Amino acid sequence: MEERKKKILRAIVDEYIETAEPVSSNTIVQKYEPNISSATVRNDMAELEKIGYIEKTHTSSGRVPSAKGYRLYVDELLKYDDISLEEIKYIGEKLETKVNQLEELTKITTSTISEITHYTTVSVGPESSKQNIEEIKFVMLGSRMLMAIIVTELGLIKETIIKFDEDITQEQVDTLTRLFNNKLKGKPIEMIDKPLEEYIFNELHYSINIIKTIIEEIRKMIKQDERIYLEGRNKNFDLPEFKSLDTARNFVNVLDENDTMLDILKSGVADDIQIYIGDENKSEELKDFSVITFKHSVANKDMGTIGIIGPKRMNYSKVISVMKYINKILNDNEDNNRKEGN
Amino acid sequence: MEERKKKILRAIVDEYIETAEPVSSNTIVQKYEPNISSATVRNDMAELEKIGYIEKTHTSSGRVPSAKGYRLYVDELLKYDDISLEEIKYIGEKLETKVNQLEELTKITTSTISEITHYTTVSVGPESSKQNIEEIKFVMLGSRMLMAIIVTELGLIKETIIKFDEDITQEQVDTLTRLFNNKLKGKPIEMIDKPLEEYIFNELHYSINIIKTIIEEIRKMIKQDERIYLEGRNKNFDLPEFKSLDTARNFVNVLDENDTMLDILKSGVADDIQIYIGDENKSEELKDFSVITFKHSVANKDMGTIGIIGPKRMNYSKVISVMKYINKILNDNEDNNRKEGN
DNA sequence: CTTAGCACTCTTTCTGATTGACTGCTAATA
DNA sequence: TATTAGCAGTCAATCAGAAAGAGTGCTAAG
Repeated sequence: MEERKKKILRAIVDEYIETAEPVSSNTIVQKYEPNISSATVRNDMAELEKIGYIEKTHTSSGRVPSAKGYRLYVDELLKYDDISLEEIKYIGEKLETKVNQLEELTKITTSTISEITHYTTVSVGPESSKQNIEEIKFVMLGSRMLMAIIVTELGLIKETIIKFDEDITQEQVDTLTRLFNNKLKGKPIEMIDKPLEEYIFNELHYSINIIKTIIEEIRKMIKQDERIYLEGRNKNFDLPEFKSLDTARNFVNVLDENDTMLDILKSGVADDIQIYIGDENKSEELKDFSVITFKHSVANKDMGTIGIIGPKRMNYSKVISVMKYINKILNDNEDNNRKEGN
Repeated sequence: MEERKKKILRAIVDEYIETAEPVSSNTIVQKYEPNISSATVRNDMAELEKIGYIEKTHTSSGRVPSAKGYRLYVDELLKYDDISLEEIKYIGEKLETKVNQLEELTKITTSTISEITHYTTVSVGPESSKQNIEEIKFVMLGSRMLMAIIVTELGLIKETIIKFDEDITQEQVDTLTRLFNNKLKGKPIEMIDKPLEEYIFNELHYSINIIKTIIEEIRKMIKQDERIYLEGRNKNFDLPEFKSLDTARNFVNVLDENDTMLDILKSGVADDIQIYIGDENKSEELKDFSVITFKHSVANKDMGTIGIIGPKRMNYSKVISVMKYINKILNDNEDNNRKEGN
């Protein structure tokens, strides 16, 4: 495509991202290309429309980027350095805080991104079931209750409370702890399963119910950790596309559908930014929105996925810049931690 | 007030709750009082308006209840038996599930109420800081990390992870466990405080930092447990008052303000249903809504507070009936548990 | 290939007229 | 004295038509 057409397309997308109004040939001349006439712009726009990069809302309206136009824009026309010094400083301060738990870090990262980009941000932590177990502890909290604590090699800590219908003894608990650790050390959490149940029962001789309950509850815990963090739910309400109550309701609804959100977040590829524009989203309900996901990892370890949801005309440049920068900071922090010998 | 006027006021509120449209004298005659003429109703309505129970939206419109009208309605005109057999059955099934943690019960109760009433429902669990400690456990999860577990007399279990900048030994942990338990058994969690820090440091001789960190992290955990459960956020979107985008946005905003919500939930009185209609709410943002809160307790123990948020014309009768019934069920379940010797 | 100029299209906004749902009031009635 | 029928008056909601304005597409000239 000729350079000038590219520039015009880019101007249209930039302008539309800013104003949410169809862009006219005159606007382009005044704000972006003062050295050519509006008629020339019109001619180019007619061609850009013919090949499907822009659209009209009605016969005599200005142009609006099409999904294909946004696609070209993010693929070829965009620079990812749209982040200010203040923002860099702010991110640094936020992520500096020392946190005891991975989950807390996920939470802070989520809210930081939402604050800077002004878009709704969702995230899930790393998938615990794939992580390798470093140690399992059982702590008695009463004659019929214990807490199971799993520490993974990545430093993730999961715990759950287990209640029984019969009494258990400290001796039994010690035996269980030994057996579980023997079998599971270095293995992924998802190994805690039916076969394990049989193995443990064969080694011991007391109540199968206790063993069953323990494994059941741990499995329940794994399921549960698909917790979604959500920040800035109301941010989008200020955008003009939310004038339509249908859009607003649709948006609130889709955010509340845990499964849809999980689906989006989980489909990412490690260390890669994915952009879904409008119809490119799997979910029908998201056809009027764009979603950017980033499955980030630190030192080659999965750290969960972050997703940003905004209108199709979202500020891709800013969002992607912020994501890249945050990933860098997280990796730097991790490196420093390691050097300190932690 | 004459009986007929009361009946008319009640009819106006009932009708308005159902339709969200100003109620005309004709409607009253047709649906509620077939034996009097619309002119008579108009005369009564004029008087009800004069004393402030109903209002007009414009000169020739039907009438709408005023805040004062709703107040009289809930205080004097309402019967609380608005719950069907199906609903009773549904509630029974939902609350029957055995749960390991109090928090899970709060969650289930919240979602059940929201499903039956079709209003947005929020809740907080019991205030853990007031609860008495039955036992504290410290579990080592590494040379610089341990988990603190607090079991309260009410059966609430809180745990947190604590990281240190220096190594600790199992022996130190055992000593700490002994000291903490000696000092705190039977005392409320909020006793974990500065003076305790000094006491423990005087008994031991090693790093004040370890002790400081432990107490700090436990205090952080207590703060954190002011977690709000929210269900049915989008339920209200189907109501006609949400046609106005401002109302909708306002609603989403206020729900996301943790402090406002906590404030509302905490201001309740034990075992009492509180109704805040429109302006009666402390928060300006809630002036177009009504909030009903219920701080429920089981066997005299605080079990947290539930709040329901809806339009001013919310179905008070249904909501209050459901709340009362759920409280009854929870108490019955607790009684049964005690009889079983748990 | 670019540009000026103009006709044409479509949205937006405003106006005025019409309809219909109410009320309040008056005068008649039980 | 309390109720009611009847009617005039008020206001919101809806619709059609007019006018304005923002754009485009096309033609013809540079």
